[in-house]
Amino acid sequence: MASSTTLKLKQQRSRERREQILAAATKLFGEKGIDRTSLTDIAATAKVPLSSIYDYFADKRALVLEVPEENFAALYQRTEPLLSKGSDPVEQLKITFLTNFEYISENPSWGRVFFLEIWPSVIAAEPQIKKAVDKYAMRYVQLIKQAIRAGSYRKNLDPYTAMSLMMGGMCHVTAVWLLYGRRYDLVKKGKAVFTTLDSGFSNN
Amino acid sequence: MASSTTLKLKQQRSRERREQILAAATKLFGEKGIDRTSLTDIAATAKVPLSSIYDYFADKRALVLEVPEENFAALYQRTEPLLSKGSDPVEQLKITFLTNFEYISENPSWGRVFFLEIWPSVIAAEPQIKKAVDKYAMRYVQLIKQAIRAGSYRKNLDPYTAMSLMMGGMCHVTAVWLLYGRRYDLVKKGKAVFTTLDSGFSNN
Amino acid sequence: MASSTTLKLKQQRSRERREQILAAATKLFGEKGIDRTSLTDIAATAKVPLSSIYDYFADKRALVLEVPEENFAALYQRTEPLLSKGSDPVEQLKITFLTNFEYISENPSWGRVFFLEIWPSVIAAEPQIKKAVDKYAMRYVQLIKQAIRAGSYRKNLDPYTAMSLMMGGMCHVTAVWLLYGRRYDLVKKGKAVFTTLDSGFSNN
Amino acid sequence: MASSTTLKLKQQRSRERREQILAAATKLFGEKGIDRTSLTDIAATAKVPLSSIYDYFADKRALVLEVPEENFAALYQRTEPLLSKGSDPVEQLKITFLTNFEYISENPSWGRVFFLEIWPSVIAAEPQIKKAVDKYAMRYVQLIKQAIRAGSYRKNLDPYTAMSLMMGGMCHVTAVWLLYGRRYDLVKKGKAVFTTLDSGFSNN
DNA sequence: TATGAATGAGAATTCATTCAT
DNA sequence: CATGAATGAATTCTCATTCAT
Repeated sequence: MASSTTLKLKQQRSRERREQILAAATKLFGEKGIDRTSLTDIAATAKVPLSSIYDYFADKRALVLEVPEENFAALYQRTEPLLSKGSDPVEQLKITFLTNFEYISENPSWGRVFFLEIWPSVIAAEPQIKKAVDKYAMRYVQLIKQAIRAGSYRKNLDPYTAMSLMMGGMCHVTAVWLLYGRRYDLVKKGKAVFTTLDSGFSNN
Repeated sequence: MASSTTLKLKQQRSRERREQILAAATKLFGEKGIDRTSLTDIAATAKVPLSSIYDYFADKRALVLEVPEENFAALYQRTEPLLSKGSDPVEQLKITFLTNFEYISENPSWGRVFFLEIWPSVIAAEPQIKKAVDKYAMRYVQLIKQAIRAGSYRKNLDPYTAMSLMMGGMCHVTAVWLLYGRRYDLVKKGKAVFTTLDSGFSNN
Repeated sequence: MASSTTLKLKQQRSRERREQILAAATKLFGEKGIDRTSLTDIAATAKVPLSSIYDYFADKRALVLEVPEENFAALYQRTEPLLSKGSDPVEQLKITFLTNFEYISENPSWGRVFFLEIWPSVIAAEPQIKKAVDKYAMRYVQLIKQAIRAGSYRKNLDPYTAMSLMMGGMCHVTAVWLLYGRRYDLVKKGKAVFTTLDSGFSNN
Repeated sequence: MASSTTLKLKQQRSRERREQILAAATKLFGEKGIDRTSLTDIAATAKVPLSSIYDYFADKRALVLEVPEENFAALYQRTEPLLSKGSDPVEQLKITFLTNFEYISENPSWGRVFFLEIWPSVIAAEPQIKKAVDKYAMRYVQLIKQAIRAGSYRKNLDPYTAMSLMMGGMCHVTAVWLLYGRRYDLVKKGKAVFTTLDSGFSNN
C-alpha cells in the first residue's frame, strides 16, 4: 500500500517534470526557434537541472521530436468526441479544421512551434514528424474524398490540392496571427478561410 | 585611367564574390537550415576566404537577411515584364502567382530557404524580412481588391483571407514538393491551386 | 534459526552480487578500457541496480583495484596444487609460467584487462596493484635464484632481468594474441617462450 | 620577399605551437593516462587556448594518434645512420634494440606514453597505431631471420617468438624503470636483456 | 538494506568574430 | 584590401556519486 502510494507519487513527480520540460521547450522553441534554444535555456525555464533533462529524453533531438507528438495527441483527443455524431463529411471537415484553430488559439506556444518551426521546415523531413503530419493530412484527404462521393464537393476537385489549401491556409493565417501579435480572433478567421474554401470546393 | 580600370575590375570582382557568397548561403541554408550552416561552410562553398565574408556583410545575421532581399528582387524582375500588358486583375494575379511557382521550380534552393527556413518561422519577425514579405503580399491584396471592384470576384470576399489562401497554398504545395523529393511538376500543381481558389473567389 | 538461515541466504546473495559486479567489470574493462566503462554499464551488465555497486565498493577506483586482486587469488589457487609435488625449481618455474597462460587462455577477459589496461599502465603505480604484481614477480625471482643456486641456471644470470623477460614475454605474446583475434593456441606459444628463455638462462 | 619571410615566420610559429601541443600531450598522457587527460589540461600545459588545439588536430583521437607517429619518426631518424655500416644482422639487431632504449632514456615522457598507455592497450588496436608498431616489430623479425640464415641464431628459433621476447622484455624493463622512479641506467639494463636473449637465440 | 531518481562538475567540440600582417 | 590564424563563449552530452524513501 505504502510503497504503491510512494511509487505513484514518484511517477507523478516524474510526469510533472517531464511535462515541465516539454512545456518549457515548446515555449522557447516558439519564441526563439529550435536551434537557437539551448538545453541550458530549457532547463532554466523548466526549473530543472540541465542534466535531468537527460533522465527524460535521450538527447535534444528526441526532445524536439516529442513536442509535436504530445500536442497532436491532445488535438486528437479534443477533436474525436466532436466528430462522433455528425456524419456529413463536410461538417466533419469543418469541425476538424476549426478545432485545430481553437487548439492553437488556446495554445499559442504550440502554434508558434508547429507553424513557425516545425512545419514547414527541414525538420519536417524527420520520419517521426513526417508520419504524424501525414496522418493528420490524410484525415482531410479522406473527408474531402467522402464529400466528393457524397456529391457535396465537385467531382473534378483534386483532394490533395484541396487539403494543401486547407493546411496552407491554416498555416499562413496562424503565422500572420502570431507574427502580428495575435490582434484578432483566430477562430473567426479560420471560419472565414473554411467558408471561402468550401465555396470553391462545392458543386455550386 | 589605368586605376579606373583597375577599380572597375575590382568592383566587378567584388560583385561576383558577393553573389558567390549569397548563392552559397542560399544553397546551404536550404540544405541544412540556417543555424546549422556555419560561415566556414559558406566560405568553403563560395570558394572565398572565411574572413572575406565580413568585407561584404556585417555579420551572419546581415547575410541571412540579404538572402530573401536578393531573391525577391530577382522574382520581381521576372514578374514585371509579364504584367505590363495584361490589364485584367485576375489575369495579373494569375501571372504573379504562377511566376513565383516558376521561379521556385527553377531555384529550388531558394524555395527551400524561403519556405522551409524563413517563412513562416521566427526569423520572419525580423523587420527586414517582414517588410519584404508584406510588400509582396500586398501586391496580391491590391490585385484581389481590383478584381472585386471589377466584379470578377465576390463582393463579400475578404481580400486578406484570399491572399492568405494563395500564399498558404503556395507554401504548402512547395513544402510538400520539396519534402517529397520534387516528384511532380510544381508549376502544374500551382495552376491547379490557382484554378481551385479562383473558382472559390469568383462570382459564379 | 530462521533468521540465521535468512542471514546466510542474504550473505550468499551478497557474495554472488559482488562477484557478478566484478565479472561484469572485468568483461567491460577488457572490451572498452577502464575509463570508457561507466558504472552504469557495469550495473547493467551485472544486472544489479547502479547504486548497489556502492554497497560493495567504496567507489569506482576501489572496484578497479579489486579486479586484479580477485584474479590473482584465482590464479594462485590454481597454481598452488600443481607446485606442491615438484621440487625442481626450473620445473616449478615452468608450471607457474604456463599455468598463467592457461588461466588467461580460459579467461581472456581478464587477460585483456590485465595486459591491455592494468599492466603496464599508469594505474600500475597504484600501491595496491603494484604490491600484487610485485608479489607475483617475486615468486619468479625466487625460483630463478633457486635454479641458479641449484646449478640449473647460469651463475651470472641476473634474476631480475630474467624475470623481466618472462613477464615481458608473457605480456607481449598475450597482447598480440588478443589484438589479433586469438587465432592460435596461447599455451603452446607460452611453451615456446619458456623453452627459448630457459635455453638462454641455462648452463648449456 | 617580405611576404615570404612573414609566411615562414607564421609557419614557424605554427610548427612550434603544434609541437608544444604534442609535447604537452605526451607529457600528460604518460603521467595521467590518455583518458584521464583532458584537452583542457593539454591546452593549459601547452599554454595555448583550448580551441586552438583544433587548429592543429581534428579531434582528441587524432592528437592521440599523432603522438606515436612523431616519436617513431624520431626514433627511426636516430637508428638509421647507425645501421648503415654494420652488415652483421645480430649487430644490427643489437643497435636497433639499444637505440630504442637510449631514445626512451632521453625521452622518458614518450616512454611513459608508449609503454604505459599505448602498447599494449586497447588503443593499440587502432589501425594507425597497429601499423606503426607492426612495422617496427617486423624490422626485428627480418633481422632475426637474417641471423638465422647467417647461422648466428639457431635454425629452430621462431623469429616471432624471439621478437616477442625482445619487445616484451623492453616493455617490462622500461615499465619497471618508470614505475620505480628511474633509479638505474636503462641502457645498461637493455644491454643485459640483449645479452641474455642473444645467448638463448644463439647456436651456442 | 536496497534503489530509483537526481545532479554537479566536467568533457569534447563548434563557431562567429577579430586582428595582425 | 585581403586573409590566415587565433580564440572566447557556448553547447551538447556524460558520469561518478549522493540521497530520500
